[in-house]
Formats: sequence, structure tokens, C-alpha cells
Amino acid sequence: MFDGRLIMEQKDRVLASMHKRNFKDIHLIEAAAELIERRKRIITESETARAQQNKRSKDMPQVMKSGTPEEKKAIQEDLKALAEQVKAFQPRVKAVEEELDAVLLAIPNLLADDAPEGGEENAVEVSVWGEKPQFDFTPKEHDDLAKGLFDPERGAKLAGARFSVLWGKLATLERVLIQFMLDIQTRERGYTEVLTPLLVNRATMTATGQLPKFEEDLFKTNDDLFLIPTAEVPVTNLHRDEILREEDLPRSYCAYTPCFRREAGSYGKDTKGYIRQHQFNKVELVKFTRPEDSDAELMKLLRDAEEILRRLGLHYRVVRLAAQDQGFSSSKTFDIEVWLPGQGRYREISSCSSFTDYQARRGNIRFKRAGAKATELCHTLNGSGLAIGRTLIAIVENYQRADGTIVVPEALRPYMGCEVITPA
RNA sequence: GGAGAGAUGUCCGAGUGGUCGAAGGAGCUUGACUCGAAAUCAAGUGUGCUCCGCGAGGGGUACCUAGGGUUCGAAUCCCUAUCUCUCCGCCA
Repeated sequence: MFDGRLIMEQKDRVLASMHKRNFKDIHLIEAAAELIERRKRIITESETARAQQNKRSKDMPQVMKSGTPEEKKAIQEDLKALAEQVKAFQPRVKAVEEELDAVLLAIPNLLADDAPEGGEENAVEVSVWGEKPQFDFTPKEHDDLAKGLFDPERGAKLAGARFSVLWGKLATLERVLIQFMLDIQTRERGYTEVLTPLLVNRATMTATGQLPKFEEDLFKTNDDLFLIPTAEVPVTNLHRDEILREEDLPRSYCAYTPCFRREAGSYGKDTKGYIRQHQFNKVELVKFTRPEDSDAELMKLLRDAEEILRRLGLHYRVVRLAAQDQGFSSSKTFDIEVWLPGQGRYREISSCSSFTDYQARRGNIRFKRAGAKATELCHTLNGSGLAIGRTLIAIVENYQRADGTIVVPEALRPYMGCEVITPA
């Protein structure tokens, strides 16, 4: 949720950020400012009325016990009138607060000051690791190459378009990648593994920003539960409405979950292959930090995600997303793009973001500094570490040989129990 | 799914219509004692909104799971939801 105070105190800065983001509903900023003022006025009036009522109420017990009949009658009438006044304010207060909430929920996070200008094409390359592998034959795309083990037709039969079935060693590879990634993050990089529900309620979806604005992207059940589109949702919500201790920060969690996305609005995009599925597996990294640590922790998190690709020997680059390409709740985002030789292009395999206090404000995730009285909002961060399906694609395309077999990367051989995958 | 019990502050726990932001205890902070620690003693210790003040701070208001209701007045009475526990049923 956007910080109303920031709108009141630094409106120009907020407006500049929204323009940079190309936020269409920019009028919401003015609307919020107006609602905040109106809310203050109503609250002041309402509380003044309340104070009068409370004050007069204090006399009630004694008057009723030892007052004259006239005094009793007077106080009863007074209080009745005051009560009516107070009650008249209630719907007004509620209405303005609901209206303000709705507006603040519809405003995206403030961009980091150094966010690059522009849209998707303006992403800035930050670093590159490894080199494009050379082939003495024309490399194939993963779906072509893994034919026989990769089975979108049966996925469609079972569930519909954008669902797939994996067979044999390819299924094993997917499973093994999950374990491989979790092992590195938990054993070497200090993350605590969590296993969470895959269905969550409305409050949980709202805190991380999927609701109320993006309901059409989610799969929903009849019980008003939603299938998670990423583990970010349940994991970030672990500490919703909690006050953490400063010495416990940063907290670093990793979680494997399947992710479910309706991909509304992406019809016709990546319809072929295993790139864009309604259901896919992902290992997610999530951190809770002090505000002053979030930038440094984001860089560490990014490096933790990169480490997986390095171990797998997969060439990749890191890009900083430009303002208009960033997610609604994100302040700063880096994407990791892996090289896919079959497709001859880089594809996003991880997205690492700082949400500053935006999700924390929605979810009321706070911490208390040692010795301090007041609580402060945490910063939340997350990133894929990594998307499993796309990692599988990258391995298939990068480790293919002329005869159509796929070499298993060195680091995965102990897990796989074989050195080569031979599609049937 | 059926029957019953419950949800109070960081934690435990008292409180059945006004004087309750809420007894008591634990924890934590500060001070005293101590070479130091423990023990002991003393004081302090929730959150949000809002107003006043340069500030230290002060005033008001709300919050006893959540949302409604009764009442001049609700932690306390009523309704609904959620969650927890016990018994029965079902079940991987």
C-alpha cells in the first residue's frame, strides 16, 4: 500500500515517480491527498463529539444513584442527544476510510530514484557471466529436442492449453533441479527452507499486491481461496501482522512451490514449448530486512540466484528493469536472463526485487529496533532462485549434442545418477 | 459433517454493563546492591489515528480474534464469521 504521508509531504516526488512509471491513473495521487484531508477533518469532528459523550457519561453513575429526578432526566436526555451525534459520524468515517484505502491500494510503489527511464526495451545490462556455447550443428529448441519426454499434448488432454506432462529422465531432471537449488540456498547461503500452503486467502493475496487489482491473473476456488502465483505470496505473509526483533533481521527464507498463473492477456505469446505454463515449479528466495539494509541484501539475493546458473555452467546476463517495465509493488528489479541457443535469445529465468516498505505496509510487517520505543516497517525482497521449468529448458538447449542427446551438467550428476539424457 | 468449550497486551492469566488500556505474574529496560553475575529491591514497559508544541512532551480518540447489533454507556449481553481445543463420524 502506498504511504499516504509521502503523498502529503512530497507530492512532487511522488508525481514524478508515477510519470516515470507511466502510471495511467495518476489522478489517484490528487484523489488520495484530498481524501486524506477530508478524513482528518471528519475524524477530528467525530472524536470531539466522542470526547463530549465520554465526559458526560462519567457523571451518569453518581447522578443515577444520588441525583434529583430533574438531574436524572437532564443527563439522560443529554446523553441520548450526544449518542445520536456520535452515531451520525460513524458511517461518514467508515466511508472515507474505505475510499482512501481503495485509492492507496491502487497506487503502485514509488520507484527507486535511479530506476532507468523507459519501457521493456530500455532495460540496462548490468553484468554478463560465461559465454554463448558454440555448436558445430544448428541447435534445436527444447520442445523439438526433448520430443518424447516433453508432452504438451497430454497436458492439454488432462487440463488444457499451457499444461504439460514430463516423462522419464526429463521429469527426474525437473525434480532434481528443485532439490539442487534448495540444497545450495539452505546449506551454503544461509536460507531457511519453508513449505507453505499453495492455496491462500484474500488477505494474504492483498498484502503482497496481487489483490485487489490483479484478480483476473489468479486461479480461484469456490471457497474464496486462490492458488498462489508464486511462493512470494505465502512466504512474505508469514510475518504479516507481526513485530520482528531487530536482531532477527535480515530473515532469509527459501521455498519450493508450484506456481499457478492464468496468463490472462498473454494469449498467443509463447504458446509453443515449456516457457509459459499455467502451472510451473519455482524455488523462491524471500528476505525481510531493515530499511537501510535492503539495497545490499537485494544484491546478495541476486548473487545467490546467479550462483545456481554458475554451478550449472549456463551463460546468462543480468539486467536492471526500466521504470515502466517494473512490477506494481516493486521499487527496484533485476532480471536474470539465461541464454537459450535453440531460440537464439536470452530469456528471463529470475526476477529479483526490492519492495521497500510497500508490501510491509499492506501486510503490517514491522520490527522494533533494540532499545527503541517505536516500531518501523520492514523492507521485503524476493527473487526466483530459480524458475525450474526455464532452468530445465536452458539445460536442454545448452547441453544438447548433434545426436539429439543431452549431457547432464556436472553438478547434477550425483543427483541424476546418469550423465546423459536420451529422448526417446 | 454432528455435539460442546474457548479466543484478553511480548507471553501466561484475572476480569459478566459505567470508576477497565484493562488486576496479578513472567519477560524486557533502567537504577540500587555486587569485583562481576545470580538473587533481591525500586521504577518503567502495547499499538494506531488525531490535535497542540521548534522540541522534550502533552491532550483527545480507538483497539480485549474479526464484522454487525442491543444500550446513554460493551472486554463484559446478542448475532455472524474465522481459528483453537474435546468427543463422535469420515478419511490419506
